[in-house]
Amino acid sequence: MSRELKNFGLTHEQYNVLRILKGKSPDEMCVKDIAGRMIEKSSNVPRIIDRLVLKKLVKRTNDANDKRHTVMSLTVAGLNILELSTQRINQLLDEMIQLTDSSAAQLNELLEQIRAKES
Amino acid sequence: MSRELKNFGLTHEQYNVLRILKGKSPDEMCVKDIAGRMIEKSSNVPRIIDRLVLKKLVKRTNDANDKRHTVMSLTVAGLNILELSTQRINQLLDEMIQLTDSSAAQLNELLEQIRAKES
DNA sequence: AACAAATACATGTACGTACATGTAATAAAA
DNA sequence: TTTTATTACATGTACGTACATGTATTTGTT
Repeated sequence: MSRELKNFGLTHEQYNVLRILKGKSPDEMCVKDIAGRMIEKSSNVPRIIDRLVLKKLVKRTNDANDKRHTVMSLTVAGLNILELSTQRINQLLDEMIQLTDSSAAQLNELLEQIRAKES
Repeated sequence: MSRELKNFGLTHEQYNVLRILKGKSPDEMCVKDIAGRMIEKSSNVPRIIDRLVLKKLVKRTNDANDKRHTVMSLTVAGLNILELSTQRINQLLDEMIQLTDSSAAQLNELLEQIRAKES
């Protein structure tokens, strides 16, 4: 996946943030909202956004209501690149993961057994 | 695991390198030997070793036979810290992963199905 | 209202991965 | 034997995680 995303100039986490933003669009999201929806919780969200803003895939403005907030939304360019890359990623996933439904369920369950032990 | 290793001043990868060195001790190993035995192949081995040498857990000398080589071995301090941390790690793993043998085999098989699809 | 606590970021460090490139030493080829 | 290729490593960049700390800006308390 990382290899494919690189063709779009994205990292895994940047892609993740774009997806999250699209999920809420056209609403704007603040850093905390985004962080809360990330798979791997990260303290790095502001810097990931920095990079997306630099690439003009995300727009960032100040929130008048709460000046601690900074609010983000996808640009048209961001939406476009997200759709192209998502298409490619889904295609890849289809090719790679060909488990039967019951195998997938079983895998999930076993991983869950381990995960449950995490402190 | 990372959390526990931190108590010993080690990262996951540093711990990994110490284990690899112990596996060959008292023989010395060059960077390539170590890299070849790492779980996650990494181009970063020289720098991981740098940090271990700084902490005096690993000794590094030049190889007279092949001057391109640099050869590493555990110091006594390195061996000590490795044994202490390994003891703790094994204890943790025992607590965390309590799958039956057949469940473990099944998990392995399912992950293998996915892994086999990687290009 | 004044002050303390919490919130939302921003930013810094240490260290890791992935990748590209540089360099000395050795091995292979002409 | 001289050139070329390969090897083994060192080093640089971009970016990620984990963690610690700083700083406005709220919010809650007295």
